[in-house]
Amino acid sequence: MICDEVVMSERQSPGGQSLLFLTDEQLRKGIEAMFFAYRGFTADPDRILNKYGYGRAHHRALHFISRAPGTTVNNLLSILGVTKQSLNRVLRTLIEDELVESRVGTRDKRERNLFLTENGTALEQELSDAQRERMRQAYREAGPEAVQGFRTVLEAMMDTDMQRHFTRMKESRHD
Amino acid sequence: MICDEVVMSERQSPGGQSLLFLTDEQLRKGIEAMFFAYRGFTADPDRILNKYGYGRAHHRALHFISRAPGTTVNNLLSILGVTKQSLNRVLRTLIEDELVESRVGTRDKRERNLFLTENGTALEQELSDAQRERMRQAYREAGPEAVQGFRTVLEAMMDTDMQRHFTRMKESRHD
DNA sequence: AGTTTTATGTCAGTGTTGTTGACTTTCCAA
DNA sequence: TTGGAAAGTCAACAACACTGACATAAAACT
Repeated sequence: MICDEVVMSERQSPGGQSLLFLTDEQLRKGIEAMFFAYRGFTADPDRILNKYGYGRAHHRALHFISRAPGTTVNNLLSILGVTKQSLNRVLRTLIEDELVESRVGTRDKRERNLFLTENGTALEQELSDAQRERMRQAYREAGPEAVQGFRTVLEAMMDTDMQRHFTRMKESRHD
Repeated sequence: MICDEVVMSERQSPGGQSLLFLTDEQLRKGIEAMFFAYRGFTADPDRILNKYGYGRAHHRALHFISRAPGTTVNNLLSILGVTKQSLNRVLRTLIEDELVESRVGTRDKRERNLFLTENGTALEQELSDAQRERMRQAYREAGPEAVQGFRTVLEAMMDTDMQRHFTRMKESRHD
């Protein structure tokens, strides 16, 4: 067992609230784990993207358009948390390369609704397959209780406004 | 409870091995959680670094020098996984600004041993305090079992060679 | 002793991705 | 009809990664 030295004191307070006592060392290990894991997490997609001459920003755009087809530029901006100039550069190449289609909004003609084309869907799949495989492998090694805990801690680590985005997408899922 | 919809089927195989059945949707949620959480994870240090005119690369250097005082440039390179030119640019400014001290190696005079100065230690503390506080808060919200699972999944998500670095540091801790 | 390899540092150029600021077009809504 | 929102563009800039070439000192090898 790899993690067996992470021993945390837990104490039951009178109110029934569970308290955690964490050493600096334990927290620093968590920080490093996050750093190394995120690198592993992006390594496979990065290799694929490089093959096609794209970067991580393209991946993010493809991912969230795939997740919410017809989403607007503004919505994408608030999810990705970048400036419109930064997003636009990425979006423009994706549209030029016919991976993304931008349709003028029906209700509000100022808006653009973004969709993946057939090629876009294919690339998104290739990227997603690689990343999901890494995630699946990690989940398998760690076991179901670990996965539950993993997700719980990650959600608590997000900024509050990002939790909102995360929650909103959860509600609109169809599985 | 935020995570209660993450329902995973678990089945006990004849050999006693536990199997996980994960939908694409569940894996994609994990991917997004990772993306949003990493942003939260780096948000606080980024603000502090910006204040002093440094970037994330400086933070990483300070962190790992702090963790392994006297480490060599080569060792830092293999941990950070960047080119020497990239690291050198960062290291040079840190040395110029007297946050890091570079001493010629005693055993092997080709090597440089890196240490934090008083000022370097102070900045590293400030960054670390912010990041640990975020981590502590997330751990508190999630509870002890979740923390255990979090660390387990993260380790499984790392590349194998990075697990080696991670493990080596674990063995040398003193708590 | 002479050669090779290793560790480090540097210069120059390039690419991705982010930023700010200024400006335009379109179009919804009060 | 006027104000503001959504989208897009141009220009300049910065952080941080990359490649490739080259220099120096010291260790290691033959």
